[in-house]
Amino acid sequence: MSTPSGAEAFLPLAELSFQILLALGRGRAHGYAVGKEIEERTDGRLNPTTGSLYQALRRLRERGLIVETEAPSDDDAGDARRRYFTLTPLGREVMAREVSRLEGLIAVARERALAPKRA
Amino acid sequence: MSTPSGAEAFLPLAELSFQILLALGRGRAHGYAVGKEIEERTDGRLNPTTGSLYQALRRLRERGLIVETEAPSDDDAGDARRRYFTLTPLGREVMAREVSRLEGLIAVARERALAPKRA
DNA sequence: TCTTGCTATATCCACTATAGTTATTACCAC
DNA sequence: GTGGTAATAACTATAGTGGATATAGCAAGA
Repeated sequence: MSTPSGAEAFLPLAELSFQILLALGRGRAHGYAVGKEIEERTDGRLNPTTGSLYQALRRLRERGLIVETEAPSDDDAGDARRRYFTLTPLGREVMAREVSRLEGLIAVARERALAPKRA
Repeated sequence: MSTPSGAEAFLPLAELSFQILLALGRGRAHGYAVGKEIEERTDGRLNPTTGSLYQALRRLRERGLIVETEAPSDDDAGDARRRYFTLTPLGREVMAREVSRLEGLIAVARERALAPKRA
Protein backbone atom coordinates (compact mmCIF):
# COMPACT_ATOMS: atom_id res chain seq x y z
CA MET A 1 0.00 0.00 0.00
CA SER A 2 1.37 3.36 -0.82
CA THR A 3 0.46 5.14 2.33
CA PRO A 4 0.57 8.78 1.39
CA SER A 5 2.75 9.61 4.35
CA GLY A 6 5.81 10.49 2.37
CA ALA A 7 7.82 8.02 4.37
CA GLU A 8 9.68 7.05 1.21
CA ALA A 9 11.30 10.45 1.15
CA PHE A 10 13.37 9.49 4.18
CA LEU A 11 14.98 6.52 2.52
CA PRO A 12 17.59 5.30 2.45
CA LEU A 13 18.33 5.74 6.11
CA ALA A 14 21.90 6.38 7.11
CA GLU A 15 23.55 3.72 9.17
CA LEU A 16 23.51 5.57 12.45
CA SER A 17 19.99 6.87 11.97
CA PHE A 18 18.69 3.39 11.36
CA GLN A 19 20.50 2.08 14.40
CA ILE A 20 18.93 4.78 16.51
CA LEU A 21 15.47 3.94 15.28
CA LEU A 22 16.18 0.29 16.03
CA ALA A 23 17.23 1.15 19.55
CA LEU A 24 14.06 3.16 20.07
CA GLY A 25 12.05 0.31 18.60
CA ARG A 26 12.27 -1.28 22.01
CA GLY A 27 10.59 1.69 23.55
CA ARG A 28 11.41 5.03 25.06
CA ALA A 29 15.04 5.67 25.88
CA HIS A 30 17.37 8.54 26.60
CA GLY A 31 20.22 9.56 24.36
CA TYR A 32 23.05 8.08 26.30
CA ALA A 33 21.28 4.76 26.66
CA VAL A 34 20.64 4.69 22.92
CA GLY A 35 24.36 5.05 22.32
CA LYS A 36 25.17 2.26 24.75
CA GLU A 37 22.56 -0.02 23.28
CA ILE A 38 23.96 0.47 19.79
CA GLU A 39 27.47 -0.16 20.95
CA GLU A 40 26.48 -3.35 22.71
CA ARG A 41 24.22 -4.65 20.01
CA THR A 42 26.90 -4.18 17.37
CA ASP A 43 29.58 -5.65 19.63
CA GLY A 44 31.48 -2.42 19.58
CA ARG A 45 31.58 -2.25 15.81
CA LEU A 46 29.59 0.94 16.03
CA ASN A 47 30.63 3.25 18.78
CA PRO A 48 28.88 6.54 18.23
CA THR A 49 30.52 9.42 20.00
CA THR A 50 28.21 11.81 21.73
CA GLY A 51 28.76 14.37 19.01
CA SER A 52 27.48 12.25 16.19
CA LEU A 53 24.82 10.59 18.31
CA TYR A 54 23.09 13.76 19.44
CA GLN A 55 23.47 15.29 16.02
CA ALA A 56 21.65 12.32 14.57
CA LEU A 57 18.99 12.47 17.29
CA ARG A 58 18.40 16.10 16.52
CA ARG A 59 18.01 15.42 12.80
CA LEU A 60 15.58 12.61 13.47
CA ARG A 61 13.58 14.79 15.79
CA GLU A 62 13.52 17.69 13.35
CA ARG A 63 12.20 15.38 10.69
CA GLY A 64 9.53 13.99 12.92
CA LEU A 65 10.75 10.39 13.10
CA ILE A 66 11.19 10.62 16.85
CA VAL A 67 9.90 12.91 19.58
CA GLU A 68 11.20 13.92 22.92
CA THR A 69 9.01 12.56 25.69
CA GLU A 70 8.73 12.60 29.42
CA ALA A 71 10.84 10.39 31.57
CA PRO A 72 9.13 7.13 32.47
CA SER A 73 7.56 7.05 35.91
CA ASP A 74 9.94 4.39 37.13
CA ASP A 75 12.83 6.72 36.45
CA ASP A 76 12.20 9.44 39.01
CA ALA A 77 15.41 8.41 40.68
CA GLY A 78 17.17 8.97 37.38
CA ASP A 79 19.37 11.73 36.19
CA ALA A 80 17.45 14.92 35.49
CA ARG A 81 19.62 15.68 32.49
CA ARG A 82 18.27 12.72 30.60
CA ARG A 83 16.34 13.48 27.46
CA TYR A 84 13.99 10.71 26.48
CA PHE A 85 12.90 9.89 22.96
CA THR A 86 10.35 7.64 21.35
CA LEU A 87 9.49 6.69 17.83
CA THR A 88 6.64 8.51 16.17
CA PRO A 89 4.20 6.61 13.96
CA LEU A 90 6.06 8.14 11.04
CA GLY A 91 9.34 6.87 12.43
CA ARG A 92 7.87 3.43 12.75
CA GLU A 93 6.62 3.53 9.21
CA VAL A 94 9.94 4.72 7.89
CA MET A 95 11.55 1.78 9.61
CA ALA A 96 9.07 -0.60 8.07
CA ARG A 97 9.67 0.81 4.63
CA GLU A 98 13.38 0.74 5.03
CA VAL A 99 13.09 -2.89 5.97
CA SER A 100 11.07 -3.59 2.83
CA ARG A 101 13.58 -1.79 0.73
CA LEU A 102 16.45 -3.74 2.22
CA GLU A 103 14.63 -7.00 1.71
CA GLY A 104 14.26 -6.17 -1.94
CA LEU A 105 17.95 -5.50 -2.24
CA ILE A 106 18.79 -8.71 -0.47
CA ALA A 107 16.61 -10.71 -2.80
CA VAL A 108 18.33 -9.28 -5.84
CA ALA A 109 21.76 -9.74 -4.33
CA ARG A 110 21.04 -13.36 -3.53
CA GLU A 111 19.96 -14.18 -7.02
CA ARG A 112 22.88 -12.40 -8.60
CA ALA A 113 25.97 -12.52 -6.48
CA LEU A 114 25.47 -15.87 -4.90
CA ALA A 115 24.71 -17.46 -8.22
CA PRO A 116 27.14 -15.48 -10.34
CA LYS A 117 26.90 -15.54 -14.06
CA ARG A 118 29.73 -15.48 -16.50
CA ALA A 119 30.64 -11.97 -17.48
CA MET B 1 39.23 -7.81 14.90
CA SER B 2 39.19 -7.50 11.20
CA THR B 3 37.98 -10.26 9.02
CA PRO B 4 40.59 -11.99 6.92
CA SER B 5 39.68 -10.05 3.82
CA GLY B 6 38.95 -6.73 5.43
CA ALA B 7 35.67 -6.65 3.57
CA GLU B 8 33.94 -5.33 6.67
CA ALA B 9 35.80 -2.08 6.32
CA PHE B 10 33.70 -1.25 3.28
CA LEU B 11 30.43 -1.46 5.13
CA PRO B 12 27.93 -0.02 5.19
CA LEU B 13 27.60 0.40 1.47
CA ALA B 14 25.85 3.50 0.26
CA GLU B 15 22.64 3.01 -1.63
CA LEU B 16 24.06 3.75 -5.04
CA SER B 17 27.22 1.76 -4.49
CA PHE B 18 25.23 -1.27 -3.52
CA GLN B 19 22.96 -0.86 -6.51
CA ILE B 20 25.98 -0.71 -8.77
CA LEU B 21 27.40 -3.89 -7.33
CA LEU B 22 24.01 -5.50 -7.81
CA ALA B 23 23.93 -4.43 -11.41
CA LEU B 24 27.39 -5.83 -11.99
CA GLY B 25 26.34 -9.00 -10.23
CA ARG B 26 24.77 -10.00 -13.49
CA GLY B 27 28.07 -9.71 -15.22
CA ARG B 28 30.20 -7.20 -17.03
CA ALA B 29 28.55 -3.94 -18.00
CA HIS B 30 29.51 -0.43 -19.02
CA GLY B 31 28.73 2.63 -16.93
CA TYR B 32 25.81 3.94 -18.81
CA ALA B 33 24.17 0.53 -18.93
CA VAL B 34 24.61 0.18 -15.20
CA GLY B 35 22.71 3.42 -14.73
CA LYS B 36 19.91 2.27 -16.98
CA GLU B 37 19.68 -1.07 -15.28
CA ILE B 38 19.36 0.55 -11.89
CA GLU B 39 16.72 2.92 -13.12
CA GLU B 40 14.67 0.13 -14.62
CA ARG B 41 15.05 -2.27 -11.76
CA THR B 42 13.91 0.36 -9.28
CA ASP B 43 11.06 1.47 -11.53
CA GLY B 44 12.54 4.91 -11.80
CA ARG B 45 12.71 5.38 -8.07
CA LEU B 46 16.46 5.63 -8.41
CA ASN B 47 17.64 7.66 -11.31
CA PRO B 48 21.33 8.20 -10.80
CA THR B 49 22.71 11.22 -12.57
CA THR B 50 25.85 10.54 -14.51
CA GLY B 51 27.79 12.60 -12.02
CA SER B 52 27.01 10.42 -9.05
CA LEU B 53 27.14 7.27 -11.11
CA TYR B 54 30.65 7.70 -12.44
CA GLN B 55 31.91 9.07 -9.18
CA ALA B 56 30.59 5.98 -7.45
CA LEU B 57 32.13 3.77 -10.11
CA ARG B 58 35.44 5.50 -9.60
CA ARG B 59 35.29 5.03 -5.85
CA LEU B 60 34.40 1.39 -6.20
CA ARG B 61 37.25 0.90 -8.63
CA GLU B 62 39.76 2.71 -6.44
CA ARG B 63 38.76 0.51 -3.55
CA GLY B 64 39.12 -2.62 -5.58
CA LEU B 65 35.49 -3.73 -5.51
CA ILE B 66 35.23 -3.53 -9.28
CA VAL B 67 37.71 -3.41 -12.13
CA GLU B 68 37.61 -1.98 -15.57
CA THR B 69 37.69 -4.72 -18.18
CA GLU B 70 37.74 -5.12 -21.90
CA ALA B 71 34.62 -4.82 -23.94
CA PRO B 72 32.97 -8.14 -24.65
CA SER B 73 33.64 -9.57 -28.08
CA ASP B 74 30.03 -9.21 -29.13
CA ASP B 75 30.25 -5.47 -28.62
CA ASP B 76 32.64 -4.48 -31.39
CA ALA B 77 29.80 -2.54 -32.94
CA GLY B 78 29.42 -0.65 -29.67
CA ASP B 79 30.45 2.82 -28.72
CA ALA B 80 34.20 3.11 -28.24
CA ARG B 81 33.73 5.38 -25.25
CA ARG B 82 32.16 2.63 -23.26
CA ARG B 83 34.02 1.63 -20.13
CA TYR B 84 33.24 -1.85 -18.94
CA PHE B 85 33.35 -2.99 -15.35
CA THR B 86 33.11 -6.26 -13.48
CA LEU B 87 33.01 -7.26 -9.85
CA THR B 88 36.22 -8.40 -8.24
CA PRO B 89 36.19 -11.29 -5.79
CA LEU B 90 36.51 -8.66 -3.08
CA GLY B 91 33.51 -6.84 -4.46
CA ARG B 92 31.53 -10.03 -4.38
CA GLU B 93 32.54 -10.69 -0.82
CA VAL B 94 31.66 -7.18 0.23
CA MET B 95 28.24 -7.74 -1.27
CA ALA B 96 27.82 -10.94 0.64
CA ARG B 97 28.82 -9.32 3.90
CA GLU B 98 26.60 -6.37 3.31
CA VAL B 99 23.74 -8.77 2.78
CA SER B 100 24.51 -10.46 6.08
CA ARG B 101 24.67 -7.16 7.84
CA LEU B 102 21.36 -6.08 6.40
CA GLU B 103 19.74 -9.34 7.35
CA GLY B 104 20.85 -8.76 10.91
CA LEU B 105 19.33 -5.32 10.92
CA ILE B 106 16.12 -6.62 9.46
CA ALA B 107 15.83 -9.29 12.09
CA VAL B 108 16.22 -6.72 14.86
CA ALA B 109 13.80 -4.34 13.21
CA ARG B 110 11.19 -7.05 12.82
CA GLU B 111 11.30 -8.08 16.40
CA ARG B 112 11.16 -4.52 17.63
CA ALA B 113 9.15 -2.31 15.38
CA LEU B 114 6.65 -4.79 14.09
CA ALA B 115 5.90 -6.01 17.57
CA PRO B 116 6.17 -2.70 19.32
CA LYS B 117 6.43 -2.58 23.07
CA ARG B 118 4.86 -0.10 25.36
CA ALA B 119 7.25 2.70 26.05
C1' DT C 1 23.36 18.05 -47.80
C1' DC C 2 23.07 20.66 -43.86
C1' DT C 3 21.16 21.30 -39.63
C1' DT C 4 18.80 20.37 -35.68
C1' DG C 5 18.21 17.50 -31.99
C1' DC C 6 18.29 13.41 -29.29
C1' DT C 7 20.58 9.40 -27.12
C1' DA C 8 24.69 7.55 -25.38
C1' DT C 9 28.75 8.14 -22.73
C1' DA C 10 31.77 10.24 -19.74
C1' DT C 11 34.34 14.06 -16.95
C1' DC C 12 34.68 17.91 -13.75
C1' DC C 13 33.36 20.84 -10.06
C1' DA C 14 30.64 22.19 -6.19
C1' DC C 15 27.29 21.39 -2.68
C1' DT C 16 25.14 18.72 1.11
C1' DA C 17 24.61 15.40 4.48
C1' DT C 18 26.57 12.53 7.68
C1' DA C 19 29.71 11.18 10.81
C1' DG C 20 33.74 11.72 13.69
C1' DT C 21 36.73 14.57 16.98
C1' DT C 22 37.42 17.17 20.74
C1' DA C 23 36.41 20.10 24.42
C1' DT C 24 33.23 21.80 27.94
C1' DT C 25 29.74 21.51 31.35
C1' DA C 26 27.23 19.27 34.88
C1' DC C 27 25.21 15.65 37.71
C1' DC C 28 25.57 11.50 40.61
C1' DA C 29 27.45 7.82 43.47
C1' DC C 30 31.20 6.07 45.81
C1' DG D 1 37.72 14.05 44.65
C1' DT D 2 37.25 10.54 41.13
C1' DG D 3 34.96 8.13 37.68
C1' DG D 4 31.06 7.03 35.14
C1' DT D 5 26.72 9.27 33.32
C1' DA D 6 24.57 12.79 30.32
C1' DA D 7 24.29 16.33 27.10
C1' DT D 8 25.95 20.48 24.19
C1' DA D 9 28.78 22.94 20.94
C1' DA D 10 32.33 23.93 17.49
C1' DC D 11 35.02 22.10 14.30
C1' DT D 12 36.78 18.85 10.71
C1' DA D 13 36.72 15.12 7.35
C1' DT D 14 34.76 13.06 3.64
C1' DA D 15 31.55 10.36 1.26
C1' DG D 16 27.89 10.89 -1.66
C1' DT D 17 25.17 13.39 -4.76
C1' DG D 18 23.83 16.59 -8.33
C1' DG D 19 24.46 19.89 -12.01
C1' DA D 20 26.89 21.66 -15.85
C1' DT D 21 29.54 20.50 -19.61
C1' DA D 22 31.59 17.95 -23.59
C1' DT D 23 31.54 15.00 -27.41
C1' DA D 24 30.38 11.28 -30.51
C1' DG D 25 26.96 9.11 -33.26
C1' DC D 26 22.62 8.82 -35.37
C1' DA D 27 17.96 10.04 -37.10
C1' DA D 28 14.71 13.20 -39.03
C1' DG D 29 13.60 16.65 -41.66
C1' DA D 30 14.34 21.42 -44.35
